[in-house]
Amino acid sequence: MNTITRTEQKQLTRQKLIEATFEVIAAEGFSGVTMAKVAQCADLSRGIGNFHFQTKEQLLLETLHALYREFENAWRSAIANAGPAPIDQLTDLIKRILEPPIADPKKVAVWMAYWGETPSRKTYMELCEMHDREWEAAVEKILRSMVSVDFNPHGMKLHAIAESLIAMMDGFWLEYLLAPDRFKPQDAIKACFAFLSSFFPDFQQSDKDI
Amino acid sequence: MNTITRTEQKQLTRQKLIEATFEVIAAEGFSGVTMAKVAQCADLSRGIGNFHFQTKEQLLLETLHALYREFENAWRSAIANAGPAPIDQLTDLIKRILEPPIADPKKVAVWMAYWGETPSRKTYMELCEMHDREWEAAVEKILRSMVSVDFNPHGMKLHAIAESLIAMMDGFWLEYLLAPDRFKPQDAIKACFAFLSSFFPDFQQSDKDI
Amino acid sequence: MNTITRTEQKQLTRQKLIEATFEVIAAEGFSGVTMAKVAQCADLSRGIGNFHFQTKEQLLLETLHALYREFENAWRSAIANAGPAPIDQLTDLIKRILEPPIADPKKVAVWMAYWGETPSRKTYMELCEMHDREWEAAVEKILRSMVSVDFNPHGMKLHAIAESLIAMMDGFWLEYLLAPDRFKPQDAIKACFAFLSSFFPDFQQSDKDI
Amino acid sequence: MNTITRTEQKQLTRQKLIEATFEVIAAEGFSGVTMAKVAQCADLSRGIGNFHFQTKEQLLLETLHALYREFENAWRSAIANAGPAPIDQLTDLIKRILEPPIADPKKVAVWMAYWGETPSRKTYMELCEMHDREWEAAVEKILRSMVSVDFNPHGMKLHAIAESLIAMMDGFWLEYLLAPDRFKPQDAIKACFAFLSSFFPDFQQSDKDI
DNA sequence: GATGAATGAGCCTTCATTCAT
DNA sequence: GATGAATGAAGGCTCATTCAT
Repeated sequence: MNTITRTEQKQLTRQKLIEATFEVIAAEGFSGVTMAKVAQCADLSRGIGNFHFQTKEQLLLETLHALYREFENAWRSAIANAGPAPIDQLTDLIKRILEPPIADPKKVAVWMAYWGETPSRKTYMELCEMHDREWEAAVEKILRSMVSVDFNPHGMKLHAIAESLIAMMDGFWLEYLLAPDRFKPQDAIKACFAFLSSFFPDFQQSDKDI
Repeated sequence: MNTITRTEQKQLTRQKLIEATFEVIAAEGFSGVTMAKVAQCADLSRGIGNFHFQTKEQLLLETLHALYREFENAWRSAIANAGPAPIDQLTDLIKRILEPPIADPKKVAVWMAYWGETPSRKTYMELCEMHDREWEAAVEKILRSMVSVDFNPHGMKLHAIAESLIAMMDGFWLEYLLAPDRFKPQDAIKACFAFLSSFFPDFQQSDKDI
Repeated sequence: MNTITRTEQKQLTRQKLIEATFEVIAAEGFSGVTMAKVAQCADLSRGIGNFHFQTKEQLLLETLHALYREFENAWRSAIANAGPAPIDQLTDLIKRILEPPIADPKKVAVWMAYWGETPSRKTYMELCEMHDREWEAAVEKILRSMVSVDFNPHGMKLHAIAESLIAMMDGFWLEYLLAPDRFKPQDAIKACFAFLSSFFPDFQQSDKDI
Repeated sequence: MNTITRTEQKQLTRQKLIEATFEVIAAEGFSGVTMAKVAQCADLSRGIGNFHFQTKEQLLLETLHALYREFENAWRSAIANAGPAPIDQLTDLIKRILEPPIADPKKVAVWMAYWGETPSRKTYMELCEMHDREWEAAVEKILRSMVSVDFNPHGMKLHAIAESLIAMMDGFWLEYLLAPDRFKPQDAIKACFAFLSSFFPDFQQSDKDI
């Protein structure tokens, strides 16, 4: 019991530091992150960050891990809770990705901050690729269950359609970030449906549901 | 004559520094930029960056300016050279944005690097918004010339469609960055056309042209 | 009985810490000593060093004490066990100092580490002077018993001869440290005898004994 | 001319930093060395040390280099200036090593500080071995020129005698450091001569000269 | 105009020390 | 007594910026 409390406390502190890192990135950008600021934001002392994560880089990496984990949980649960119909799964997935709390200004800002550093950091790149693969596979799997084998409208393979849908959602996040006042989740969702409707006629009808 | 040479020399050095900044960002990310690296990359002396741009921030800002200027030139010339038909203008615009040299791994990496810092820097935000406004207006203008006034398919206004198209193209850039091997300009262009075809029937046919 | 066990336990832990300090100095030099490394080397917990010795400085000082104590025991027992003849005492003393386990690479390294810090630390200096005085007095006492009062060969007083012998032995330790492969205890001992033989003819003969 | 001045200035600053490092080691020991203290001692700004030597370790290493260089110059010039007679060369050599400015409390303290760290630092060890090899060879060469080939008194080879003489001088330095008030250069020199006199009868006479 | 040595603020990191458990 | 998480001071190092040459 004594031991458990200590271990729990440690986990709690780590969690606080990761959340503080998130907040600092959101507020000051990637280049504005300082171990001191993180500690202060977490209401802890100077050395604690290095104590728990050894290096700043490690702390940043674990924060990115946490971000991906949350994102993955979101889409997995959206699919799991949407019922068996693929069209419902896809609909719910899109909504989940493009509405709060996933599409949230702070969160998107942090995503962007990491992505901006990704091409020049191997560790980020690898993490990113790993998660993207799973994410893309999940989307493609739903699409595949909606059509016959030799489906190829607009000369695009299913794979490319999935990629494009993902690109579109990422693009809306970016828009959310760079022009938050012009961005409306409803329109973003509609646009995704419109895109899909040119491949899958069923989506024509679902437009009203939004 | 002597004076002219001096002024030209000055401009040349400034240009070299901006290009070097671009290269360093592409190679090492935004957080990897130092005045020393930029100077070295430009094959110039240490203090030269501050000499010409006063501060690092100023150099970074002017580099972003140059980036936007190039981008704007690209889409303006695409529209200008496409002929009078809106559909041709839009087609060429999309191709211009999603093909080299505009959609280039290095260039996109630099865009991302700036965007990652944008939400936390007012100057970047303002610059970004200003350019985006013009860019969005140009796209919307073309779309508007293609349809009647009360156009409202999928419950989306023309404005939102333009935004969505832009978001889509930005999303493909992002994809280009994070998964360069899976990204194919052809598919990205097709996807944009597919998206537009669900609003503008004319695009159905243009699919073959790509 | 319980109390005794506790006290013993405490002594044991202190001893382990001192030994660990010794090991860490030998392995990483004086500047490489940290409380954490010492604790880890002793297979104990982080805070234990300060718990038993209050400060790092105190732990280092007590380790030096232990080192001197061991050294003193060595030469005292060498003298005590050598029989009554001064020449035998001196012979055994020299051998004891210049052969393992006293002349041991690790041990000498630790001596050097402390000596390197000695001139800038009053506490070490005092400890060092105190022990050296006794050590020098013991050597001088043996020498004195070997000669008549007005002994003054080479213009050197007995006192200076004792000092020189000690310096010589210290010098061999140093050599052991800086050129361990070239150092041979046998030669070092012979050299000491050669030095003494130029003051005390008796040593001429003892050369063969080594 | 302009360039020369700049280069000279740079060399001067480097020199000042090395001397300051020397002073700080002498005053506060190896573990008391701080880049800030060195800079302050040299009357320069904080970052200058790293600017010229990259790392603290590098600065310490170059300081050791300078120390060895000075030492080597001392014994080489002593030999060169002593005339052709080996006994004169050896005599002058010993005097040079055991008298100021070479045998100087500060300088010896710095030597000791480095030696204390030597066993745990490969770079120091290598530097040390390299110089020692030359130093020992020079001493041995003089000794060799004083005797016939099959010289082997006290069962010691010439090589071992040279080593022993060096060990003796090192030991006196150590004594100088740990018991400066008891150390007298005159006695140290006499002791060396006494040691040598037991191998080389010629040294018997030279005792008076000191 | 250009250079690069010098400055000094600020950051990451280490580490002795404390103290709640 | 022992543990190890937490603290906070201090050090090495980087880097934007300045300025004498």
